Amino acid sequence: MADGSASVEGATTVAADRLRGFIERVERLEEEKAAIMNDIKEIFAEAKGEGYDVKTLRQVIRIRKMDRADRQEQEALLDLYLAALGE
Amino acid sequence: MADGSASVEGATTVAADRLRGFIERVERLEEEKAAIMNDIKEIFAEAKGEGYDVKTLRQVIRIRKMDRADRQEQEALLDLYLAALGE
Amino acid sequence: MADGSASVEGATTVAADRLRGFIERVERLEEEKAAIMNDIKEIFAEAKGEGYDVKTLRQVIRIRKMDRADRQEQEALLDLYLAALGE
Amino acid sequence: MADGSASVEGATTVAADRLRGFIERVERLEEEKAAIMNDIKEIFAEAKGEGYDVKTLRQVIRIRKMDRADRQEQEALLDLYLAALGE
DNA sequence: CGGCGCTACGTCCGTC
DNA sequence: GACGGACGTAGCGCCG
Repeated sequence: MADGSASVEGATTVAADRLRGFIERVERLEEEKAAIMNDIKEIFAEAKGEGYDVKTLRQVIRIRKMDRADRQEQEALLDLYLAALGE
Repeated sequence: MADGSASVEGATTVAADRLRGFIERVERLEEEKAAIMNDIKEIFAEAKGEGYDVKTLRQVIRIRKMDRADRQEQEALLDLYLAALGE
Repeated sequence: MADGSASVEGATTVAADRLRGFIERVERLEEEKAAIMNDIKEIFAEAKGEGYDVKTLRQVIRIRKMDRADRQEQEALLDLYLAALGE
Repeated sequence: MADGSASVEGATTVAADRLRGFIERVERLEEEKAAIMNDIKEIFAEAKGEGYDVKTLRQVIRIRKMDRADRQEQEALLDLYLAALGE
């Protein structure tokens, strides 16, 4: 390979390595994600141990999230209207 | 079959007919659903033809829907709290 | 306004009514759609209650749908060929 | 309150703070989770940009995960046997 | 084991 | 016309 050309096997190896790279990066991130999900579970368990109702906690969190989403939507809508008036 | 018993083939046929029934009922409903989705698309096209911005229309509808959902969630949460207090 | 022209406010009102009309028509259709989806759910629940596997039923329906789509493509292709042959 | 006892309001405040703590910890973790999910999306987008089929990549990852789970089960079983044999 | 909530997939729309 | 982004729907796993 002194001529700098890649053999077919070389190209295949490179592609395989590339593929492996993508997959392993994703798998690593999924591990992190799983760890975080586990942390969340533990917090709920802790709260439950202090007498809080987990279902209600989840609902509160969901509503706060929806409120944030609503607010963002409202702002996006406002932007749309403003843009429409500015034309 | 004067004794009223069903042959094995008969039972299989019945089951197959039942299966076919479920599937065709669902397929019929999915056709109706597709027709409705098409109607919706046409309304948006009509609105667009009159100069309305479809994206904004969709956003308005989504927000109204989220508001309704939020309200329902809020009520569900209230019920939870009331139930918690009633224990 | 004896000339029949609408005031600016009138025009705005008309536009708002028109807008409201579009939105409510869409919302009405989405309700119908939701009702149909609910009907479908109930059929699957009924089937499940008789021992059928819902996931498999869904697969069957999906496959039949794809077959139908394929068939339509075939027919479209046939039409194309026939048209190319001068009918 | 020189005696160190908490007033009813104090207790309520403490509980509210505790509640707020749980909720904010979860919300923080959910943000991290969302960030990681976004990273994963980006990797898939990158792979797609190089011609890989994302759906297939996901399948590969899922299969590897199942294999890992199987292997862990095997190891757990092995441990069980070894323990049964008195180490 | 049944329901519920979350994730992932397919589809549609706007963009370049 | 392909691309990416957003939405709605379907599948899956956890919790009760």
